[in-house]
Amino acid sequence: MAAAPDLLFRTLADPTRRAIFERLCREGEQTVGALTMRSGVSQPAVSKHLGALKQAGLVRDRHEGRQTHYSARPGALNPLIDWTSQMAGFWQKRLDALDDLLKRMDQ
Amino acid sequence: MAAAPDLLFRTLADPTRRAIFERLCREGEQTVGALTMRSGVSQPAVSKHLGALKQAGLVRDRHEGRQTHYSARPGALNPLIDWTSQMAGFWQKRLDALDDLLKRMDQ
DNA sequence: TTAATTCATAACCGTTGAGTTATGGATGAG
DNA sequence: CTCATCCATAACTCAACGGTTATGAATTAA
Repeated sequence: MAAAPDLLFRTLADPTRRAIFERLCREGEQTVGALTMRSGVSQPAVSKHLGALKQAGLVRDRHEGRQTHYSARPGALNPLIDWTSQMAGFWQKRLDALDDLLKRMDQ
Repeated sequence: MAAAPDLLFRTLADPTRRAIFERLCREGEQTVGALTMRSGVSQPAVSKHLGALKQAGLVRDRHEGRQTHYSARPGALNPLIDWTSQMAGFWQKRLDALDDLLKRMDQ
């Protein structure tokens, strides 16, 4: 089994964490403090979520003085896109096979 | 926040469950017994996973005698595709805005 | 230097969830 | 009818995880 989709799915499964990632995608780079503001959870919780996102390769961090700026890395979503395409592909393949069979029976 | 991606991410986050879904995509309809065979877990565990997949709309079941056949419903992956596209879209949008800004500064 | 701010880590707690065994209902076989 | 098979549900256990408060390291301000 592919390891990349696994970590991505696990990381994005949590709503709070996914919301943080979404904000970074929508609005670009943010400090931990800014993210904590409207996250609904405490600052340590946000830091832990950011750590998880970073480990999954979904965000990068940039230190500037005593602030840490986080930004999304959308390229990290590629394994997810690949996985879904593959699943859809399998489906289509089997549909085509069925189509072939029906056509052959039709003759 | 959209509720559809949430359930999908949560449901697909578990490796065992995702493996079952993958098998159904690859090989088409399967009985619970057949799925249990190579799943590595007990039959009740498989039944629970199938229940979760069904509740997420990822599979459908068809009763035939004392067997239950499950099959994947790849259309259920659409919200996931939409979500990833949206995230990538936000990213692209901000890139474009930056591009515009640079072009205007260039004059 | 002292005080305040920003973030990360540690330690802990409660909940969630994936796994198990046990069991029962429904269907098919003999 | 009786027995075996297939699946789902119940009840339980245990680990993982998301949240909290407490604390400390690093940086900026006074």
